Order: sequence, then C-alpha cells, then structure tokens
Amino acid sequence: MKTSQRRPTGRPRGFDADEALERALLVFWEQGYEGASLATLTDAMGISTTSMYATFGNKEELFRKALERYTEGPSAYFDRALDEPTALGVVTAIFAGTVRTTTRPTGPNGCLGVQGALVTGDSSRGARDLLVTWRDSGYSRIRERFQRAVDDGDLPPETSPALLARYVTALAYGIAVQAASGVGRDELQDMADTALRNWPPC
Amino acid sequence: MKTSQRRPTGRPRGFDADEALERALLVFWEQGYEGASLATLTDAMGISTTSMYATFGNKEELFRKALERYTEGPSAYFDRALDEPTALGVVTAIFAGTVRTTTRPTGPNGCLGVQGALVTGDSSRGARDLLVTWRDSGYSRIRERFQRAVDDGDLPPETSPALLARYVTALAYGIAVQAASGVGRDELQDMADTALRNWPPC
DNA sequence: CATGTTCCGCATCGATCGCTACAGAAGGGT
DNA sequence: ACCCTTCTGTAGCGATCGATGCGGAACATG
Repeated sequence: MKTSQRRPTGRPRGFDADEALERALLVFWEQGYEGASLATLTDAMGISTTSMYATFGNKEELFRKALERYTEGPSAYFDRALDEPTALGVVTAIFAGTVRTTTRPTGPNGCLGVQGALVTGDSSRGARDLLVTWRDSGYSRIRERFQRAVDDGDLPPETSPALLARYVTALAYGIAVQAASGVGRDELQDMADTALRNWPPC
Repeated sequence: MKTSQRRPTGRPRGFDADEALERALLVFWEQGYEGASLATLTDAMGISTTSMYATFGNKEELFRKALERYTEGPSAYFDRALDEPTALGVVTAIFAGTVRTTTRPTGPNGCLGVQGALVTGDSSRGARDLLVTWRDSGYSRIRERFQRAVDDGDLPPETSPALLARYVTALAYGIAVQAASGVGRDELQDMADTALRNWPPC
C-alpha cells in the first residue's frame, strides 16, 4: 500500500484554511457561538458557505477547531505557565497571560473559553458542553500542578490543591468577564498583583 | 383632573404578568438572551406572542424587565450586603449571596448579569450593553462602599477602593462562571472562605 | 491535450427567527 | 341591555437561521 500519499489530486483550494480559521476564531471570540451567524463567519473568512462546509464540516465543528486554535494560540500561555518552577510562578504567569490575552489592544476582549458559549439554547448545547469540558480541563491541570507543589514542599502540606485551584480559576474568569466588559489591561493587572501579594491565601 | 384613575376599562388580562415575567427570567437565566427564543419564552410564560408583546413590548424590553426582577429578587442580597457595618462583612455577604444565588438547587446555575449576554451578535447589542451597565453599577457601588470604609478607618488608609472592588468583583464573577459550569455550592463557598481568610489583600 | 478529481458560485432548501394584522372574545361602565 | 375598551388565538409577515444540490470552473496527472 503506497497509497494515501500527501498528494491530493484535483483542484487545490483557493484560500488559506489556517487564515480562514483564524478569522472565524476572532468572530466567535467577539460574538460568541450563538451570536456568530454563518453569514458573518463566512464573510469574515472570505469564503462561501460551500467552502466552509467542505473544509470544516459544520458550524459546531468550526467552533471546535477555532477553540483548538485558540488553545494553541492566544491561550498557549497556559501550558507554559504550568511549567513554572514554583506555584507562585505558575499563578503569576497565569494571571499575566490571562490579563494580556483578554485585553489585547487589537482584537476581541475577554476569553473565548468563557464567553464563547457560557449558556445557550438547546440547539447549541454542543458548543456549551465543549467549553464546560475546556474549562474543567484547565481547572484540573491547575489542581494537579498544585498537588505537585504540595508534594514538593513548595506549598504548605495542609493546602488543598482543589480549593486553591478553584480560587485561581475564579480570579482568571473574573478577569476575563471584566475584560469583556471593557475594563483596561493595567487595572486588571494591578488587581492581579494585589491578589498575588497574598499568596498562598491559606 | 380626576382622570387616570387606576381603573383600566376593558377586558382584564387573563394571566399573572408577574408570574409570566418570573418564568421568562428563568429562561433568560438558563439560556441567555440569544439562546432564549420567543417561542421558548412564551411557551414557558404560558401566553401567546401577542400577549407578550402587548404586555412587555418586545424581546429586549422583556429582558430588561426580567433583569430588573432579577436585581430585586435573586440578586437582592447585593443591596443588603452593602449595608453590612464593615468591609469584611460586606464582602462576606457578597460572596455568600453570590454562591447561594448561582447554585440554587432548583433553577438555573450562574448569574444572569454575567451569562445573560456576555457577548452577542450585532442584533443583540442592546442586551449586551444593558448587562455591561448592570455590572458596572455593581462594581461602582462596591468601590464607593470601600471608599467609605477607608474614610471611616475600617480599611487601611493606603487601600485603593477601586482595586479592591475589582478584586471582589472578579471573585464574584469567577464564582458565577464556575457555578454555570456545574461546580457545587459547598466547593465554591469553601473557596470564598479561603479568600476571606486573607482580608484585605493589601 | 485528455482525463479525473476537487473546488466553488449560485440558487435554494425547510425551519426558525422576532414580530404583527386581524377579528372575535371577554370584561367594565352607564 | 348597550357600547367601548382591552385582551387573546390564529395565521402569517419578511428576514434570517444553518445547511445543500448542482453544474461549471480550475488544477494535477498521464
């Protein structure tokens, strides 16, 4: 079997799928899953509905792929933050990344993982559940990182990693919501610094 | 002029407008402004679209009135919290009220003021702006309350009421988002207690 | 150039969106 | 009883929703 070579015969697609997905990401980010209509999406992507369906499947699949792109792009600070050597370093990096990503001078404010589909009607429950899972995953990884910090003696042994992760997650979401409301970057970073001055909040 | 007496002539309406508004509130709370269709709303309200428009105006007005009802009902803890004698008491009451309201055993999870219309498409910008104003108002009242606490010596004179209000607001929103994701009441209250143990986070 | 394959513009699908016109039903005032 | 006002059920408005069928255009391969 020497088939399945990376040589698709036929007419090549006339647009950059990566760039189209980036445009879709920005629309979902700014307007949410339900607020972003197919017409708005394809218009921003610069392609027809036919091309969108052929390339990405359907609206929910497009959202799923946009969320993946968001995770590996604007939200990539999260993975790096978890690699910080201390729990304080992790939290500092998470807050700094959250503030920066949710208040970019150009582009949407807030966090796609929060405002993309926080609640929805029945027909969009797929997108909603997708984001619930996304947020749960972020929480769990913070909690596991804190557990490691406790095991390493970086955090006091009586610390509850779960509770502490809830606290950090809450502040990050709170930053995202306020950013979506138009609160500025400096103000949010100052607030995060205030929280960091009392770490850990035993 | 003894006209304009509270005696509307004609056929009286055949439903309880207050109860209908309560039903609409629950739908908006659970599904958001864009996710709640007129059909879903009127079905839950038990009235026809005609009656809804005659009584409440249109969808955006219905949302506005539902938000008012939410403010005076489920969110009434907020006004009472600001009357607490100390800043710590205020924050304690705000967190307790937020946790309780966003995790009611029966009824929607989360906060209408956050998830009702955090981001929207163009056609729903009115609802979005309404909630931005609603959240801004809440933040401002907390800030003013903290300013008073500083003036009274209840909080250290070097405290920034604005920053502290951002911090409290962020945690409240973070509680709301996690509640919307299904996180339980006890876990969120424990997290709030952890934050309260370090007060103020100078 | 001939052939096979893929892509894409156009038109449109049925369903649902928010919203309203109309006419009859149901009450109050006199 | 009458009339007048208001409410409400039905039916449907134009617009938009997400999603497709189809046929020709465009490109790789031989």
